[in-house]
Amino acid sequence: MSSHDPSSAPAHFIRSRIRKELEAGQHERVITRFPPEPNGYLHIGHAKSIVLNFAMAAEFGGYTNLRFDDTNPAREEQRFIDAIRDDVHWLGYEWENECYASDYFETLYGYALHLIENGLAYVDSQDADTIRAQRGTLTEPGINSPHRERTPEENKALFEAMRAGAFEDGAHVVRAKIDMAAPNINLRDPVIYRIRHQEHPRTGSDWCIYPSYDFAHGQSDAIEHITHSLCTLEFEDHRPLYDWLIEHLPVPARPQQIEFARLNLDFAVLSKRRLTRLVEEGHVSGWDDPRLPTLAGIRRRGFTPESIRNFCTEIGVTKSESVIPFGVLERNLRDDLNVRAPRRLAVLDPLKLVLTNYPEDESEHIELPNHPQNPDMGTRSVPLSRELFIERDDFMEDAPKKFFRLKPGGEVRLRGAFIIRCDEIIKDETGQVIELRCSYDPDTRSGQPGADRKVKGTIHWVSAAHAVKAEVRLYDRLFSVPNPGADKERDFTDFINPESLSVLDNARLEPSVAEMQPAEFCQFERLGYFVPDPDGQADAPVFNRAVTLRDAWAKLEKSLKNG
RNA sequence: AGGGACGUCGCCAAGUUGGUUAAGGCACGGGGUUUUGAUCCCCGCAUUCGCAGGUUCGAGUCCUGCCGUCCCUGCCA
Repeated sequence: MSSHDPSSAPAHFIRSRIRKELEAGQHERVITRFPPEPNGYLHIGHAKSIVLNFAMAAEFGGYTNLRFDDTNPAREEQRFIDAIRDDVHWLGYEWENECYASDYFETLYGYALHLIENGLAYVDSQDADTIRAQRGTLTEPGINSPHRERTPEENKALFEAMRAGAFEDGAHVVRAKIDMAAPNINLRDPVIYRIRHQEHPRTGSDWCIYPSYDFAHGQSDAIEHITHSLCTLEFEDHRPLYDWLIEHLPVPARPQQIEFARLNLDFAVLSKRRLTRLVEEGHVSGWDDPRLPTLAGIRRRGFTPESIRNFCTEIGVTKSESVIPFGVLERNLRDDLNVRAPRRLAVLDPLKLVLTNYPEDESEHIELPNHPQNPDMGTRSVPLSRELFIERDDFMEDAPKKFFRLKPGGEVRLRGAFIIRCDEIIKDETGQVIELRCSYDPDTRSGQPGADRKVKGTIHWVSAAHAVKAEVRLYDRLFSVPNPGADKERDFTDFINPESLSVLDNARLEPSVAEMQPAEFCQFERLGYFVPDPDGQADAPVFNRAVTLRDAWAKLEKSLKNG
């Protein structure tokens, strides 16, 4: 596992840029921050940012702060703060300081006053529509506000009155005085303070004016002595403003903003707005629905933090926008779990199978390895008796040539046990196969001289009398199209995959699986990787399939069908 | 007067100041091992870097022009 070894970490432009700066003596160490707004849950796209920020700081001798960008109390909630803290911890990171933009409200207020006193900001008393109209368009310059030339004294008095609560929401704003004709619209006298009579999750009713993102973010970076403020591409246009403010304010440090491309995943939505809608409109069961790309969701689904960190490292960091196939995420989970997950036997869709030459009232215990390649993971004991369940899919009455599993008269190996032959098929009145009567070959038991006899297929099984009944939930992509947000005519919820969740309530597990605890994982052999779901009870376990195994047969079957 | 960015294999992505054979991963195809059609192991997979010109002994790397894609007109972040 070399992914955490910096020397083998993939080169990317931020890493090489920092390396150069360090060599040039511009910094001694790198201090970064992860700055979520607590208005929703973190998703896999945030993981990319978290991994980047923590990796750069750790690699270059510094640390990372967790900073909540809580400048808009209309949208932010304590429960989101709590969830975000849990998610970052779960991903495996410890932040140096837990900060809040709201910790700096007093300082930020002072900075705004500083601009006002120096004639670099003014109070505008026009309404939002008027300000918008005066901003101009993409191709035309804006025009100056009639209040642009208010004196510092006037502005100061007004700003103090704003803070004191003398005005209603929207009556005044503070604007930086930059350039209404700037080609970059962010420089056309951006709003830096607005009135919001709104309870704040942390500062309560201490304030009725709140700084805007642009005014709070860079200054918070400076206060925390952040060296590199890493953010996504859409903030590129804000950098001139970021720099302007740092330059004109008596801040204690000069952080630099560097932008990189956000993560896009196909067959998923990764915007907070859309995720919030899925949750609030009930398309999913909650923020931790296992079909969601939220950290809470994929955690419940069974993804490991290691697999997500590896994924984030593997996809790289660039400025070009890209879409990563969902399968890449899944493969990272497989790669992680293949090495670590103990193997178990479980049957999702049971078909009864009777071993006609096995004694009726007997049973035995077979010692099976927990991992085929790693003997250190030990063994466990699995009961075997005359009546078994096998996977319904593992039997086919009219099987194509390439079907290596059970068919009438055919032979197959029962995993870890012996070779059986299918002698008889029993059907119900509707023609549905309800039971297979087979005979086993005692010579082919593991350890016996005939054990190395080759048969094409090996299938999994479970002893009917000993198996534990369970519910198993299988997941598929939440959307049936690669880019659900791309259609301008149709809402993205129109593309929700109706088969994204399937519940199997009659699965049978080998007894040892019943003891699994939350956050444990295993492989159900030949089926995929599974974790217990918190919905399960001691007497009614529920399992989630995190990801299937690679399935060459499914691929073959598909190409057979398509000719 | 719009501004900012990005375009290297099906998907990601390296390509140090131009130096000669365009990393790597994934996907895909072929072969081997295998009591998971899993894993693992081999082998193959861009005469070409959005396009067109130019500079140069030499260009993915420099210059010019063009084309395509994304972002920006919240008192959101």
